[in-house]
Amino acid sequence: MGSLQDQMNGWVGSDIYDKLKEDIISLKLKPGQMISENSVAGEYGVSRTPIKNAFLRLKGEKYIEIIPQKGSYVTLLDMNFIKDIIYMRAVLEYDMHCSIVKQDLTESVCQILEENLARQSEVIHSARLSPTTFYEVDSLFHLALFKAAGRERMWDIIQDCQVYYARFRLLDTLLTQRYEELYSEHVEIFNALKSKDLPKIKSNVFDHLHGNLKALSNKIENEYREYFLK
Amino acid sequence: MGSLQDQMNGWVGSDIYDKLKEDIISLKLKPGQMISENSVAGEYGVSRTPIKNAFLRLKGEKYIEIIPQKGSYVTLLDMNFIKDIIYMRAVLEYDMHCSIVKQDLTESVCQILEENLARQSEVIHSARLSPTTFYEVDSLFHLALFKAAGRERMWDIIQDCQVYYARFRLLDTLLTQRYEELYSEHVEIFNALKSKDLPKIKSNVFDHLHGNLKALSNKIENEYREYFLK
DNA sequence: CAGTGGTCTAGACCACCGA
DNA sequence: CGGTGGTCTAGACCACTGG
Repeated sequence: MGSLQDQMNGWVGSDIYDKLKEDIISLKLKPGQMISENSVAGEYGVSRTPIKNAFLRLKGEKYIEIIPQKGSYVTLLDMNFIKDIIYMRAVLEYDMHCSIVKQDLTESVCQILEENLARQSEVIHSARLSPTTFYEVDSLFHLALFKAAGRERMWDIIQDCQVYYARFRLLDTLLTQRYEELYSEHVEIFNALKSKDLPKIKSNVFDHLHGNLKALSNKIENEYREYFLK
Repeated sequence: MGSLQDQMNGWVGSDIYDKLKEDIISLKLKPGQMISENSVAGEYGVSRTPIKNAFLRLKGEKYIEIIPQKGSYVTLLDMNFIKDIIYMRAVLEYDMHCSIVKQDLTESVCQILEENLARQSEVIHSARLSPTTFYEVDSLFHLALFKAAGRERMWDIIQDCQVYYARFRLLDTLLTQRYEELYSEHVEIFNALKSKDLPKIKSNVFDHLHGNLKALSNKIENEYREYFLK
């Protein structure tokens, strides 16, 4: 079962990036913990260049914070940012639904959403279920809504600001494993959209995006307090 | 008058980054034009490393596009992105106004906005009027609205997305100098907010943010067509 | 003071692209 | 095929941080 990397120690930069990211998401590297370029370079037996590369990517995605001449640290999650991003997404996503309702839900969009829901269900019940795999299908569902409103570029833009939130989402799915609930919330949103019930869509969208917050709040207040800022 | 760099050819990475960015903004490097790492490295007499660094920064700010194994190119302005960002801002800003109206416009917020409007008027009529100085006061006006709604972090997030929009804004301020119009639109928004007239706020906000688009559309259709995508 | 990241050199080999 | 960017090495010196 050993991969080429295991056998030959043939680490390349993107492997190291993947490994570090995985260790951060899975909390093997704890928020607040320091990681230095030199020590990681030593561990993997490579020069500083590929490590620097990996660190810059992780920094761009807010997984680590690099403080010049001091050190690099796994970032703490910032609840204030997370709340505002979630709210922002809810406002924009609700607006997309309004647009879709105004211009009628086309057959092709309906089909895309239905196929995506089927894939979500499939992923949930498959062996390769993981926070990452579900996250991908989940994202495609929301992207489809922006596309349906003719605003697919807005999704790209949101993705760029999502960096803090993406980390939160992965931690959330890892801890709460609310796949079934998320799936049924998606189904509810889709049904509300089909029936053009805007007030219901609004409450569904806001509940859906704020759901993770509620599901996590207990754990945050207790065992995961140390991973959050303030 | 020669700087140290001129005399000693002591270019460092950030100088090169600044120079390239300036050349792109001032259209010395034309949108669509190719620039290669090796040729730039040769021009400045440095190795590829600092050039690569500068290129990655420019890529992050959407000034250039790097196509692997092919080349790096000055980006064309993408009208679709610009429109979606403007729309996104309008949706979010209108939502902020709704929040403010719901929770009542406090005396302190009112005062901040009034003071800001006074400063806008002052800046417009002062000797130091420039796109940059007006942009700063303008930004503070919009930031104040987000703060009033308790969502100041959302403004930070939006600022992050503005990379797509920065090139457009620079071209815009260069070509249209609509300071007076912008100021009076701000006053109108403030008055509508005070009278809690949501429909009026909505139309004002959308008109205000789409104003630049209209003001520029003629020039885009004609002499600047070549700088835009599609 | 030792350790950190910031920066840079002067090479190297690779995969891919287009003429 | 030559040119491009992708990646990496094995050094180097710097400025800054904190004990």
